[in-house]
Amino acid sequence: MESHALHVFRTVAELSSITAAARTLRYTQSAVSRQIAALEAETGAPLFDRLPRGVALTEEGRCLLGHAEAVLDRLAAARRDLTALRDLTAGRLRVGAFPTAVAALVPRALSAFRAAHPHVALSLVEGLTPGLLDRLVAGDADVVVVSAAPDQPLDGDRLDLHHLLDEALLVAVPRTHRLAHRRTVRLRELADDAFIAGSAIAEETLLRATLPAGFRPRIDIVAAEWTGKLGCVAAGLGVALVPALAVRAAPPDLALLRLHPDDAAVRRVYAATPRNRSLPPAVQRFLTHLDEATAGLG
Amino acid sequence: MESHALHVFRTVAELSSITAAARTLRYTQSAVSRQIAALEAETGAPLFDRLPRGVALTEEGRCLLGHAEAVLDRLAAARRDLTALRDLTAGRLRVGAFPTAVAALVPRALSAFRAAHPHVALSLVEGLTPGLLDRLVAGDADVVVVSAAPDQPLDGDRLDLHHLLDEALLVAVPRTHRLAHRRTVRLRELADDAFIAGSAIAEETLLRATLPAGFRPRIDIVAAEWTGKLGCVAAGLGVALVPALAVRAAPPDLALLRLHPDDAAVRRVYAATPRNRSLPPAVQRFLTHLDEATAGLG
DNA sequence: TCGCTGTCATGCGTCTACGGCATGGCAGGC
DNA sequence: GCCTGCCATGCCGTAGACGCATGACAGCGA
Repeated sequence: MESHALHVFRTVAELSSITAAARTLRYTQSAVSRQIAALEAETGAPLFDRLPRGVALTEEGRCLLGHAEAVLDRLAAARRDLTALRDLTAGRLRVGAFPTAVAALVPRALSAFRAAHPHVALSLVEGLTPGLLDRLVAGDADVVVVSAAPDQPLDGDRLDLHHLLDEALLVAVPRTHRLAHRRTVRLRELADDAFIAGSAIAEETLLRATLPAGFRPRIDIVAAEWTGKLGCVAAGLGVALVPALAVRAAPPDLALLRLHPDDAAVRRVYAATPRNRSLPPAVQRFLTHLDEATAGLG
Repeated sequence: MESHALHVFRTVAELSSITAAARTLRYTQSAVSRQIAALEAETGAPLFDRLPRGVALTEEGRCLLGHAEAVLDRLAAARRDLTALRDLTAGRLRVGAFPTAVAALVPRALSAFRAAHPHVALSLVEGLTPGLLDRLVAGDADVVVVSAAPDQPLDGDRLDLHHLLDEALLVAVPRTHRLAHRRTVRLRELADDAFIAGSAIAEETLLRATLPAGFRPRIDIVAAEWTGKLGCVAAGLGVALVPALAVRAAPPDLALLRLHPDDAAVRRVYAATPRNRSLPPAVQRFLTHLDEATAGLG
């Protein structure tokens, strides 16, 4: 019961004629005649009565016709859905990203993606790199934007890493700070300063991942949000490490200092997809939007 | 998108392995591999990710799998329905019959048919021969039991006639009638008797169809039901023509007389089906039950 | 680190089977 | 009675599908 045979069968049934169906299908009459004969042999029942002018469905033929229509309709639906998936007029895209990336980079890419492909259902989950990677390999996300220190490479065995950018860490100090006029500073110059952390766990990750080993900052204050963190800095309560992605423009009452190249506090930012998996069209397209959003940040 | 390819695709998806699918499908690994490759070329999308151990569905593969399952299930349903139709475990049978046949012949056949094939939906319509034939050619009945006089053959161009029996007409007379002791009578001997008709239209048909031209019976009384008709005869109100099929046994207070062979009042009874149409299995089977019921009447 | 194993892909030969061409049979209509 | 239109079928060529064999690749264990 091949679908091709069912298509021929339906055409013959609609036109009540083997010859007419053959013309429509661009076949010869003999080919269609044999297709029908083969189908009748396969089903073991006569499907058409042969009339002097054309053919007419039998009881069994009517029975089969309903199923044939359903099958062919479903096949058409399958083709339609697959092309929709390829043309991004349907489907979904599940993105994961670490908090700093959600500040600007990922929303921009998502916005551009949605504008180009409004029918793709978008979802975004914010999380930390390890959890995001778990989601990815578990199949709960299609692509995740993660970060890692250069000397702590991500598990490349299970991932395909698409490098987006290297994110520098800045030091936020009050305008009144003794180093506020500097372009770059060394970490050791901040050894006596109090550090304001974001959240305990996130900052843990941030500090561990980016700062050279051996540097143990003094942490007095924990501020959950960037705004509060920068507010504390502006109030002169301490200094803070700020990922470059998190602050698009320096507030007027504090200064953002680069770290000296030797301290090289840098996070590498990647878009990660499952290793050796074919990328759905939505993911491929989103990666290009991520690249464009990255370029737009410079 | 042939259904065979979809079957292979589903098996591979279920087993997450081309090799395993090939084993279960009794193919070689290469054949299944190429089937999948051809399907991917046809859909224009990768359906599986090739893993070191087996394969895994892609986004597009999952999309197709749902449709493939639906298509294959529907094909199985089609096969099931067709075999049910052949095995008479489903379907319907629409019978038409003229009134006398509904008295005994057709109900017996229907009863036997239902006992043998309880899942076939039965319907029975009682009517006169012309109307029944209209139903048949219009496709509103599958088989009709009709009657005709020997010299008025039915329209054989549009019908296939399956001869069941020749039904003799009997003359019912009271026990006290002057001819009650006879085995056979001539019609002219009844020229002076009053005839009791069944219903005006049906009796018209009955008389016209069966009695020799030129014989014009005197009709005084019309009795709609056979019981009333025979009651009138028993009461001495007249005589009546009675189809042999209508009276299985003679009531004690009246006599049933055969007509002389020369008067040959006979109706030929047929099961009629559309000409040159293949008979659905239910109809074929019902014809044999009609034959058996006919034999059981003798 | 080096085979070993299990997986999928692919080149090659064969064979089936499907479609086209031609013809035949059959019924209806002028 | 011939002609026409329809479906069935024998014959034949070719394309496609299958099996066999081999290659490529990754993971695992000695």
